Amino acid sequence: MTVQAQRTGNGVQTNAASHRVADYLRTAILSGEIGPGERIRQEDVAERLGASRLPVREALRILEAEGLTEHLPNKGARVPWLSMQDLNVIYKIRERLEPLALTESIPNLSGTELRELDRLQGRIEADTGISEFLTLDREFHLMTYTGCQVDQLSMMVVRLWNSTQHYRRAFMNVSGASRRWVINAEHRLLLDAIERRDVVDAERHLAGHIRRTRIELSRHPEAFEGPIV
Amino acid sequence: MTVQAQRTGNGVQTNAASHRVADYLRTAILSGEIGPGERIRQEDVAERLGASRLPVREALRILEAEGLTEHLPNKGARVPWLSMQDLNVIYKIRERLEPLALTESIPNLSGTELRELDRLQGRIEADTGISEFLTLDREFHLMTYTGCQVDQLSMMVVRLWNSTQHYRRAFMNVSGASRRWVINAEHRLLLDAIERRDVVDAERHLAGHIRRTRIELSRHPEAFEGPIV
DNA sequence: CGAGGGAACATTGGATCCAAATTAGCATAG
DNA sequence: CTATGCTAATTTGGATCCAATGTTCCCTCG
Repeated sequence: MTVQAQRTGNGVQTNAASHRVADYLRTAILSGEIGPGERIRQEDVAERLGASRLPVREALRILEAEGLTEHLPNKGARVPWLSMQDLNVIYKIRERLEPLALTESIPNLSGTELRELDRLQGRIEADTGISEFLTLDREFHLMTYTGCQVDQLSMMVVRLWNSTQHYRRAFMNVSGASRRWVINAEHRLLLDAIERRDVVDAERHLAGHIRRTRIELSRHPEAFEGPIV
Repeated sequence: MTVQAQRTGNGVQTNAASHRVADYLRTAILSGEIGPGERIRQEDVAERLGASRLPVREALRILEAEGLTEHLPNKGARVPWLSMQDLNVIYKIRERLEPLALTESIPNLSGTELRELDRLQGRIEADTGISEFLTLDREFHLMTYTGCQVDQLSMMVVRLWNSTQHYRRAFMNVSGASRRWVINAEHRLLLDAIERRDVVDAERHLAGHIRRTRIELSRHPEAFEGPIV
């Protein structure tokens, strides 16, 4: 979790108010509390966090640059709807970027971290609710990138995950629980390659994992119905 | 140039002051006017643009999220130094992302755009100064991605280019003019594949082009000496 | 002469205030 | 009864003001 906390935002530094607000909003969006299409009123946020509107405005600019919100002049910020095509391309990006992150990470993973990964996968296989499954799955994948030293790369990966979070949830709701069997099997293959420190094999498994998820997702257009355009 | 202007920042919308300021600062950084390590005083910028400090602060948050500046609490913003390792990984990212952008772009490139690309490459081959060469080279590559419909992807590509801009300049200064021959040859191969709409071949040429540039760049550590740490 | 401390200055962080733009509601005309 | 135009309220955009933090320069003491 610390990994996420560190990397979700902008990297290393600062506890300035803007970033605290940004973290708050990010969490709210990722948890689904604020869904696509929903508007974000500056004063609401300011009031809830006991701050003035200024840090909120800065935070919104940050989230906008991260792609988590969109900004309409004089109309305010809101969480954008992604089209199926958008989603598809985001997964294609992940398909190329995450294997790289993994390759950069694997050599630096400690034995402790490998055991932790194994333990996490064990928890994923336990019979939990959808919500927890998604959380753990996310945690698992991001943890495989823990060894990646370059902030810029980790940041991009996390942001890609962030922008798809809402649709993962929607997708899991319509797709059957059988998906989880497939995912678990693929995770085990991936984990095995990581533990052998076989970067080529790990990359291949990961790319396949993401690709198959993307294809599966594109079969459920009802999962991300946008607004009535 | 319109392509850049549209995509350099955050995508489509808005001419709000924050974004105008962000554009100004971005240009200043990319042109080398503000170099790595240099500090950015809010009031200086505000005064120069005839605005108040508030839009400047928002702009700095945007640039921070883009990775163009770093922010130290109570100390202000500055352009960060990149280590050779950072640069290296950024090029590795480009090596994976840009071929994807190209693949997404090629089917949508019009005949006019293809001719424009050819014309651009012609200008690159003309005997110009280093500065203009870098500008044209950038314009050439970004133009090959014009057909890519997904903002998120184009944005990532442009941001990667942005963060390396200063070091490309420094590198070209130390590397001989002979580099340009190699680059031109590679561009021609790439262009040929694009005109044949052969995405596989185009991807291969592009990935190789970037990879070779990265390796060449890593041979010149003196090109990006950071601050005395 | 050098090191440490303190005061004045400079710069960033945050809050409040005012202006501009959009939205919603209401009244009126067709 | 519906549609259109006007007015009022809400909300964002921008500027100024004040507080907190950091920095610099000078003075004093060892």
